[in-house]
Amino acid sequence: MGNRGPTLEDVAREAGVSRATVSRVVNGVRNVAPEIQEAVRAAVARTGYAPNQAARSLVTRRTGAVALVLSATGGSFTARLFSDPFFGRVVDGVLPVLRERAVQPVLLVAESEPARLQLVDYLRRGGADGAVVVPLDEEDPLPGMLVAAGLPTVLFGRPRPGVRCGWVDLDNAAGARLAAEHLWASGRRRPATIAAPVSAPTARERLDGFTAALAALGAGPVPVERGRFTEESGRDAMARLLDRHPDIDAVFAANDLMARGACRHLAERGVAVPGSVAVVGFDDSVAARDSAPPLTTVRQPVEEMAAAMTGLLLEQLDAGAPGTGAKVFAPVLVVRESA
Amino acid sequence: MGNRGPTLEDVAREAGVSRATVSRVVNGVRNVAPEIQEAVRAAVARTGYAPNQAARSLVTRRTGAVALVLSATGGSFTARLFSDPFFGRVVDGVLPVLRERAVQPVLLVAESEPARLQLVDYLRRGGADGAVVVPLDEEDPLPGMLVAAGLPTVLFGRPRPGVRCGWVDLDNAAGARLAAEHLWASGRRRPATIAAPVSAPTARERLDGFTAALAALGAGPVPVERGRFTEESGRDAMARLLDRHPDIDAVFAANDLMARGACRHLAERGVAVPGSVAVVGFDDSVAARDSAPPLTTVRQPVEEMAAAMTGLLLEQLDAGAPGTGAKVFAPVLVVRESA
DNA sequence: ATGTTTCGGGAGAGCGCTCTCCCATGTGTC
DNA sequence: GACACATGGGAGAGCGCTCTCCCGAAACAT
Repeated sequence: MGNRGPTLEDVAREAGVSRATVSRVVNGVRNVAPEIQEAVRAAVARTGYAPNQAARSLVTRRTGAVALVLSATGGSFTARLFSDPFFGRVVDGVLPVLRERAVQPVLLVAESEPARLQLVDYLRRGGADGAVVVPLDEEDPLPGMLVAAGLPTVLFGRPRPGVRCGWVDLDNAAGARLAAEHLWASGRRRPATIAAPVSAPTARERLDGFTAALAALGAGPVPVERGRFTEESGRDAMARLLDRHPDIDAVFAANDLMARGACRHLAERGVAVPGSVAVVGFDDSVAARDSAPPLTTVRQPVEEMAAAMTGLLLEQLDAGAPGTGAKVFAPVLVVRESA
Repeated sequence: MGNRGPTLEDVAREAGVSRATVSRVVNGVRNVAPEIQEAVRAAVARTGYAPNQAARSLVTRRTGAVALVLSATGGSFTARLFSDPFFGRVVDGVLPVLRERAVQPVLLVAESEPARLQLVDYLRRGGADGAVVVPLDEEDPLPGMLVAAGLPTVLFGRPRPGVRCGWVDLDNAAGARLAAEHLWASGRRRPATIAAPVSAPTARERLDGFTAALAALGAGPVPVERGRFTEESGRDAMARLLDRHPDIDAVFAANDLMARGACRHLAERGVAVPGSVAVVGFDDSVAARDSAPPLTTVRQPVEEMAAAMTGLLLEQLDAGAPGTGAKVFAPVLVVRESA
């Protein structure tokens, strides 16, 4: 706006000192006599001075803001964004870390391709010093775009191959092991699994982790069917599983939605859950709690991961260059009624 | 970051023209020969130039960004923020308007008092050109702070007295009238209402609108009990209502939560809804759809209001000064099962 | 052929700030 | 008393951009 407020010059005149001195007082004070500091502070208050961030950024090359980017390639994004508590948990993890460092958190949503371009442009121009990115789809091009633009970036989840940036992720294999051990401990000896497309690294880890853990426990070969992370595909996979292996007594699905689909199919077939077949999901999404029965599932420590992600970004900013630091987190088993 | 990319100067050298010409091409082109434009564009592409927003803002006094501020004074804010679809609807209304004008939307959350101060500071320094604010509490001090800082501001909901800024709001009286007429039309002749604290202007409008509409229809005096917008208080108010006026056949609550509380109490007392007593809520929040039975309620055209709010802000920005334009919207009755 | 307008493009002055010099004082040492 | 040496604070050079001038050349009118 044209609201040209008072400038350093004005405050300096008011306080009877030089511009440089006011600047020293306003920022980290270095070698300024206490009485002068007082005079300057008084002048600042009197004039209602607020530093011009543009001018400051021009010389410091810093904005003092960090972007929290929520990106998705699918449609009706905001509806999902503001109904899945997952994002709230991310925000809850990110905010305190930023606040503590007096860095302004700025939420950016990229709900479409044009939005994504505009967003990258904004950040390239210097809209924020770095970005903490939560991509909702594995194929989201945004992380790659940001990294290519030279922006310090940290992802929630592993980056696609070729994209060099920081990230945090869940130890998916460990999560699958938790599920396997829980099922085994509760006496299930013929478990199967509903995996997801091989293209998703996350899904492969969960599958491999599950079979490896069961092998270690002494189980035989584990029947596997693939879904596409949707409830419908989980339902279909369950049907195939049951047709081919009528004796299975447990199912581990690579996400909650598919687990829910599996439950639905089991209910349709009149198979008791967890009586005859136990079901374990993954993610602890809303779907898990709302299912019938409520799903036993593997939960990510989202707040912790988000906080760590933010920490990694701040490290990059302190270092003055994009980095590739990463952290892997341990999952937690949430036992509800389905297993 | 220290990523000092190419500057106008570099591009100018590359293209064999002056800084000014490159600037002309990069921004709205004015009087530049087509072949030179082409040369400049090629140079931009070759160098990977991105304008430095700080430098640009320093002279234009514009950032090209608008803040969408979500503010609340209560605790556990983000949990609420990311589970109530209301905010998703606001965002859905705001984004398209901003995108169309190539203005970068920036979401800011103010979940605590320190956060609020930091946010105002950020905006005063020139973090964005203006703010579209969604205060969740009537007593939220943030709008006042922003207006006092001279920032172009538009509120969702009427500002508190003394705060001069733009706003959009729902015609609450009209909404209450919709409820009254619906109840009357369905044969209810002894309606009561659960109002909210007199301090909330919104609530007063709903109460007055309801009683006025009923008076116009020829109804007798309307029993009134007050709640505090919570489910529990709605339940208690319903209990008092029923104790004092056992013959009532309809209840209009000033929000969905209280309506739900009322339903719960009616169920506890074994009173059929809507059989014996019809219940109408207000807001069409999640609570309305999830209630048993699903609530008939008065809905705000949130997306439309958010879009209008954004339009008002852009008008202020075009005018170059904060303004006080406002718009009032007509509510919509959503008939479900409770009335 | 000269004067007048139009149009394209360059020069250069800032925007408000930070930060590196550098100078003017004090303070300590022999 | 002469020297070194902290220490506080001012001067001024940019940071990268926009935008107002201004000038040269081409197009038109006289």
